[in-house]
Amino acid sequence: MTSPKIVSTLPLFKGLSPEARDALVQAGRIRRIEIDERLFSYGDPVKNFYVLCSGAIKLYRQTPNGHETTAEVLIAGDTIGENEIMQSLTSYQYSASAVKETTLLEFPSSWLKENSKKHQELSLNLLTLFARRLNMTAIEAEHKSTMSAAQQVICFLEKICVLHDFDPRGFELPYSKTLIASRLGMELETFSRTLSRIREHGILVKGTTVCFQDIDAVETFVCGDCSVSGNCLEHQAIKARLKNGQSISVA
Amino acid sequence: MTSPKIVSTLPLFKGLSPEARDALVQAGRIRRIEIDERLFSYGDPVKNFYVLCSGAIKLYRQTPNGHETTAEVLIAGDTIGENEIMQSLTSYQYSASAVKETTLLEFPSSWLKENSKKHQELSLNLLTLFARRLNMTAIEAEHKSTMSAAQQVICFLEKICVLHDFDPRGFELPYSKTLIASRLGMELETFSRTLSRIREHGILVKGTTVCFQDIDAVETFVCGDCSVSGNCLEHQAIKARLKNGQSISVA
DNA sequence: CGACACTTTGAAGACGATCAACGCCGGTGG
DNA sequence: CCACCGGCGTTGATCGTCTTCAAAGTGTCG
Repeated sequence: MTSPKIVSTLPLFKGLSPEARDALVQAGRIRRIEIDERLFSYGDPVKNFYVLCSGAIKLYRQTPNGHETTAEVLIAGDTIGENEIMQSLTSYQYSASAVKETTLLEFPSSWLKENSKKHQELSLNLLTLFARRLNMTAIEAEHKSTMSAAQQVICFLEKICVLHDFDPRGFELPYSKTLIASRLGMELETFSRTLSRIREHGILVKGTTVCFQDIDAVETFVCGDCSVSGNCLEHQAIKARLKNGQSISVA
Repeated sequence: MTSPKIVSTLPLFKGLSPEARDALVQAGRIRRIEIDERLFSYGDPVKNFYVLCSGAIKLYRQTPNGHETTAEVLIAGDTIGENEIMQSLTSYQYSASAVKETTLLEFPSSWLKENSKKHQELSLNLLTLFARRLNMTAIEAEHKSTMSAAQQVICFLEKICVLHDFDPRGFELPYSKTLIASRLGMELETFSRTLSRIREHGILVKGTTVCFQDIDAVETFVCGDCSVSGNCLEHQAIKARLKNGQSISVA
């Protein structure tokens, strides 16, 4: 079986020769998951490491009081389980379910541990990946304290747009509003109301269609309460795309 | 000059022979910082990697609107700059100031990058460290969405208590309330009011003295809204200490 | 003693959560 | 073909919590 084409573009394997990469990927098997199917549950023993090839997986947890919160929605190219494995944890820290029909590469967890010892490049790539993710998580946490719901929603829409390489002048939300609200840590009602109210700040949302109409209005509304102004990659990317009549993708 | 004793206990150097470790540490110089002195500012070029030997450093940022938020307060054993260096960022993502008189080891940033390539153990230790930190950050972010201010404050007090190895039956806050409030992403007034109100939930705070009086009351108040109940190490640790009449430290 | 930083307390206001009702749509079954 | 249902989203009203603004209290240090 030939490996999915996505592996050649994965940052995880950057710096490895195509041969070494293929040899590594050999150890994995392709797995397909239906929508709403669960990959594993919170507390399950950590058996595998996954690389997402297509579709989307949500990571979530629930509190004893019944509240469910979505930590992240992963898409093609993202990986699952590396965190637990690298910490030598024995159980998964989240539940994982498919949000769409999904294919992924499945490796035994020992595979990751051993090969990150064997291949210098792999462990350095992991390190970069963790560092970047840590940064993003920290920034989002900060936003939860310093930004209003509307500002957070806008940030998220920008992120979605860039991550999926959508056209900022009009695109469809890739997930249900319920899921997005949960991902943002707010109630569906709040999210819904917010979507209509950000029209005044340059973003038009109608149904599941989003359209960045006035990026300058967005900027004045959001950036005053964001401490990473110069570095908010997503926002800059969208601005650039709108200026250049679209479609310069971000590194 | 002999290396500070703390380096022998650093998780960062775990698995390295004492000789290799000492050789590595040779490249660093000891630096002392006065209270309120700034180590670097947001946006400064990333010149150094630091290991904290004593004291405390706060990492913070401010929004264009003037709001300042503290991302973390680092203490002995913590490290600074690894995140930027491992992402090959050229400027610091936070400002860093001393909260107490502080000593640290200063390395050129290239030192970390090169040695994490040279020493397998070092990069694996970094990987573990990042993974763990990512987890903690994610959990705190989740708490910001699912927990009330009171619950968050309690979690933080527990964390402080365990991290500094204080006696849960009575200890002094190691930082000013202003700093802690900022670290928790809430207003000083909210924090102050909250401290008096958590008395009803088993924690007595008077001035800067904190005392865990009824850990079961704390548990019923907090754990219903925490999704990591089984894994909330700090809480378990405090419970254990109170049960065993104090002083079993956590791994 | 007075200045200043830090903290507490009070009152008002804003914002998001919660509860409840309704609209919309696709699917199922009679 | 229509009736009914259930999932999803919207809208309205109310409530609690946190922020904000203001003022006063506490402590330390010259």
